[in-house]
Amino acid sequence: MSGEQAARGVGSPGGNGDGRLSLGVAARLSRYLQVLTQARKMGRETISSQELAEYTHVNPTQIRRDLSAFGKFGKRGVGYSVESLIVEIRRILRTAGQHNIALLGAGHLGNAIASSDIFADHGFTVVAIFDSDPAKVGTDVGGKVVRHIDELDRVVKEEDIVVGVLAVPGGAAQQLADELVRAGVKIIFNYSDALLSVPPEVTVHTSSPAVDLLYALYFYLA
Amino acid sequence: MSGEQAARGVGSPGGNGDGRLSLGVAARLSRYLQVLTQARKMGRETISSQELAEYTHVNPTQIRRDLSAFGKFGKRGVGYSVESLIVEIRRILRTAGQHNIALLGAGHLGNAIASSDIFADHGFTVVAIFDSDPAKVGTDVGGKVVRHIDELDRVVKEEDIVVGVLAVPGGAAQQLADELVRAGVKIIFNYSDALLSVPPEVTVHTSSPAVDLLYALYFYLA
DNA sequence: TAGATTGTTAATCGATTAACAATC
DNA sequence: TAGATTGTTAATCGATTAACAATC
Repeated sequence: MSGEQAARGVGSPGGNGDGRLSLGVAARLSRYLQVLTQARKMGRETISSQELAEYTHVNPTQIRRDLSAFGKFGKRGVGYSVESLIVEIRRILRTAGQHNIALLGAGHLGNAIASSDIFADHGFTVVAIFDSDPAKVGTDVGGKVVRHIDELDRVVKEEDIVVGVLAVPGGAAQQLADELVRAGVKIIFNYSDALLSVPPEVTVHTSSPAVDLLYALYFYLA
Repeated sequence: MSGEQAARGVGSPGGNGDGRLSLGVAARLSRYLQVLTQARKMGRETISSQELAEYTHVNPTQIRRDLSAFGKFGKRGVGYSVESLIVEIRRILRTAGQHNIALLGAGHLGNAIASSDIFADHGFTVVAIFDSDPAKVGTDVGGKVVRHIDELDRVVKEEDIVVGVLAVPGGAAQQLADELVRAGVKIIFNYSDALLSVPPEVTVHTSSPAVDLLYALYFYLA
């Protein structure tokens, strides 16, 4: 759970990829992809709908149903090939390519993001890191040199960046969001606690671990 | 979107709090709470279902519907009081109290989590930070002294910790998850890229910013 | 073969939405 | 009052699930 999308679409009954996926289907396919990517890292070659269900908390019948709408990817009695299912889902989500992202903020969170491969595993490359603190500009973070915010507009255009990640304090977030929008970024990932105002064509996704935790806690306490 | 829960429940038709909330309702209420908390930080006193809808991407009619199932919290022509709606939703979610969490990993991510108030804003207190690196044990992270992993079991019991946050590399995650389970933690927040195996009574929530990003990207590309 | 797991159907249930009267 | 926004209804649509034949 987290802040999501406004788009809409039913998709043809067979869901063969020429129509838009429904919000629910796209969300679930993304979840399957997450688990499959982890499973691949751990050397797994096949996985059953039952196992996928345990890790995603989605009903196994629904998983088979979701997948079979796009083709017969599984082997009866065996399960799904992890590797080929990753390829299929990426194709269905049309996110098989590489996408460039800009990271704003070179503090602890920025460092953590730049150093991990959570984004790289899914085809996202952090091509630039920005900070407004002169002491940080020029330093190395996760193998990249930190640039000054003033370069944002130029770099976004040069590197064809469509996603901006805000790993900054709440007070600086709106102004930086404005600059990302001006530079042409269409998706903003907000790790700050600010409520961001953006034009309708831009999507903001606000990360909210504490809210996810509240949600999990509800079911533990109830 | 992210890995979620397995619990189930319909709740009485009026949803008056004596039954369990459905998964969807609990997830949406948590989202409203996130935005309300941000709005309060920015000094907002009231908010309309229309505004809540813009920030949460949930239909405004559904928001009014969700809330009116529990009482008449709004003022026609005005909207909802931010402050009192926060109180009401916390009551409905039964998460009004304080909850103690243990943070495992004192690297960049651990530092970022310990230093931010994303958890504190929602009633979660990081009461202990652990690391296995002797060089980190004893240092100060976000105002807390880092302890050695060996103390985990004792501290979890002493401090009544129900949530463990794994901010460690994938290779160390499963072993630490096992130790959290042994110590009695019921909810594990996993920031690593490992697939964790836990007993059925324990809930694992795996954070997946890249997957959320794929999901947002789908609607941008489609 | 025997066991396991997919692909698919059919039935049910909850989510979603538009519309509008009530009322602040 | 006039404008705005809630609370609520009714209709539709998609999600969910159990069950099982097909088949690896």
